[in-house]
Amino acid sequence: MAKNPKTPTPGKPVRGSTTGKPIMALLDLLGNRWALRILWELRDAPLTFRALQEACDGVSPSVLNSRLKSLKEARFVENTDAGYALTPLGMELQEKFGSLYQWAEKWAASLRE
Amino acid sequence: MAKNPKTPTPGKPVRGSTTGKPIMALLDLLGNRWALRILWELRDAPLTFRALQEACDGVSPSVLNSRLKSLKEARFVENTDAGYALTPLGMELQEKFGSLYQWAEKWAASLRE
DNA sequence: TATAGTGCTACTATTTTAGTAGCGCAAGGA
DNA sequence: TCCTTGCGCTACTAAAATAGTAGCACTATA
Repeated sequence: MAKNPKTPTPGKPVRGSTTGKPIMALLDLLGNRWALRILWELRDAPLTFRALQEACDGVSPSVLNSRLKSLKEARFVENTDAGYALTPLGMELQEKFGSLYQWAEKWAASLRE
Repeated sequence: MAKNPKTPTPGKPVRGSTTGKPIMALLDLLGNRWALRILWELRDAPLTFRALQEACDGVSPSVLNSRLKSLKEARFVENTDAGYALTPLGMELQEKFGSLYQWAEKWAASLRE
């Protein structure tokens, strides 16, 4: 796989942290726009590049491709026959956010109070 | 509080989604650089603006302030006498990521395989 | 041979973030 | 009273990320 020098990687300094601590690499990676959303959209089933682009409301292909590169290098996503899919590792991460949907509804409700 | 028109808010269209679904607003909000990191750095104790800036490895004050505005509007963060602190809502969200530190270590280990 | 769908790359325009300087305020000494 | 210190921030320019659009190369199917 072509290496993307911008992919936050544990063990290497990332934007905003020279320690190389995995958590910093992870937060940096997930803090890129669309990264969380992509994991979210892949939660149920694999999607092709274009289907994923559509699911992400027309995100530009250059950004999508760049993000997918990073997520692939991080081993959260892989390209299968059925399209882009979460790896077991990616599923674990996604599960950390699994209850987020319902929680977001609760959050929205509490903002309306 | 001064309204920041850019703060992703449930019920309103956000970047990349016109549905107003809370999960989309949440992902949009957390997808801004430093948002996740700020919640992370506040996990244990309140921090002053400058302490928080330092904890985030010198993030520029304009960005920090902008992000804090959004997090305050989202009611994840509030400004107390002791400095910026997570609200109960913010703590709940932070807890969703609570096991992330250890998980990130595991992730890093699996990348080294 | 055309048609449609795929995964992208290339390019410019716009927005976001980084980086630095410094203001106005409050508290605490000398 | 006049310094100094630390606070929350604003203002500004430079750099980087993202948006938006066009279209290429490839494959499969008709």
